[in-house]
Amino acid sequence: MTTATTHLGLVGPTASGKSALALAVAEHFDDVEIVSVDSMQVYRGLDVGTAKPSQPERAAVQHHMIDLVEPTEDWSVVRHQAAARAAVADIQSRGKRALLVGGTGLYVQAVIDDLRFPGEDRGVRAEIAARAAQPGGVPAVYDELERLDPAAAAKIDPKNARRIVRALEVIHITGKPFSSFGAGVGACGATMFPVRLAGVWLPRTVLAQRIAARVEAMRDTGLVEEVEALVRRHGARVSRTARQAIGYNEIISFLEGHMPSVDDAFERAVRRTATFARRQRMWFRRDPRIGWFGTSDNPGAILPALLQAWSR
RNA sequence: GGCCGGGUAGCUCAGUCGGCAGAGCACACGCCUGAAAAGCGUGGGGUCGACGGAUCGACGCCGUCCCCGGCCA
Repeated sequence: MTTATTHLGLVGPTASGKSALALAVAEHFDDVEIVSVDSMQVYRGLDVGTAKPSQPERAAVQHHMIDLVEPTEDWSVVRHQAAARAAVADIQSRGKRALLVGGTGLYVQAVIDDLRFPGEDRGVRAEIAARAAQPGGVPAVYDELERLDPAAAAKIDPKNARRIVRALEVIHITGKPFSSFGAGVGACGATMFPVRLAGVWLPRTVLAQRIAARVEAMRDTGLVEEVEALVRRHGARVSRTARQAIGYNEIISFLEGHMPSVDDAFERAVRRTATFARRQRMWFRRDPRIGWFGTSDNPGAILPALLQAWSR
């Protein structure tokens, strides 16, 4: 029996400098490989707007979970969970440590926590969603959920149609209450494997400036051209999940004539990034397992503390 | 100078017949098990351009003035 490897995790809001820090960490230690826990970097061709590590960076440090599928495919938390855990196992089998890096909170927890997703049936879901979409449909399906699974209903907002529909879908396909599939994502208990979690914390004003600067830099680096190429190649077949990507969504809207100008598209992308960062902050903040590393300046300033915390 | 339209939350704008000031976005706080860069909840915010008038009561009606836009001269 070999000693259990303690893996690493670096989380935080978008534009907080996670990727650069992770790269520096991996270059400093010779036993660390990076596992991206990002719902958008899995798509080939979504490079600039997802702030994907460059080819030289990926040559210098082994990266996993990047460029896995075409943008015409739907990705999901379940696919990410399976593939990322396999990557961690692979890294461990070679005697190395995985450094999980990402801002997709649900995905991070799906990888490290014992989250079990009870299956899906798109047909059943579509049928329930259609009922919910009718006038007065949302209260109706919520009533149904209250009857079938009061515990789940108590945790789901009566107006959140998507989560009500999903809970009913699970009940219908498994015959068991949705609430019977685990304590929920706020449990934050023992992880599936030993992992040390660190979070990058920046003052909001600093983060807001970094977000604005980064989106502007993406524009200069050719984000519009990348989206044009994406649309030229795949058009309407860009998947539901891929087309949600911030920046891509707005520029596609512009190219389709639903947005008056590129400036509007970028302005909206900055705003949406900021609200996304706020939700990320909320998500990670509740997790007591994360040790926070803060600075009011360049995130690179926390590198020494990280290296010290993660040396072995 | 004349005519017309407008001035209401940080922004864009609703506001019916005169009866406690509204929405979306933004902001703040928060939720989260197969779309999660998704979805959703709560909250703080107002000299309704200014002054005067009629009215029990005005964002609304009347008068004067200021500002913005358009057309005419």
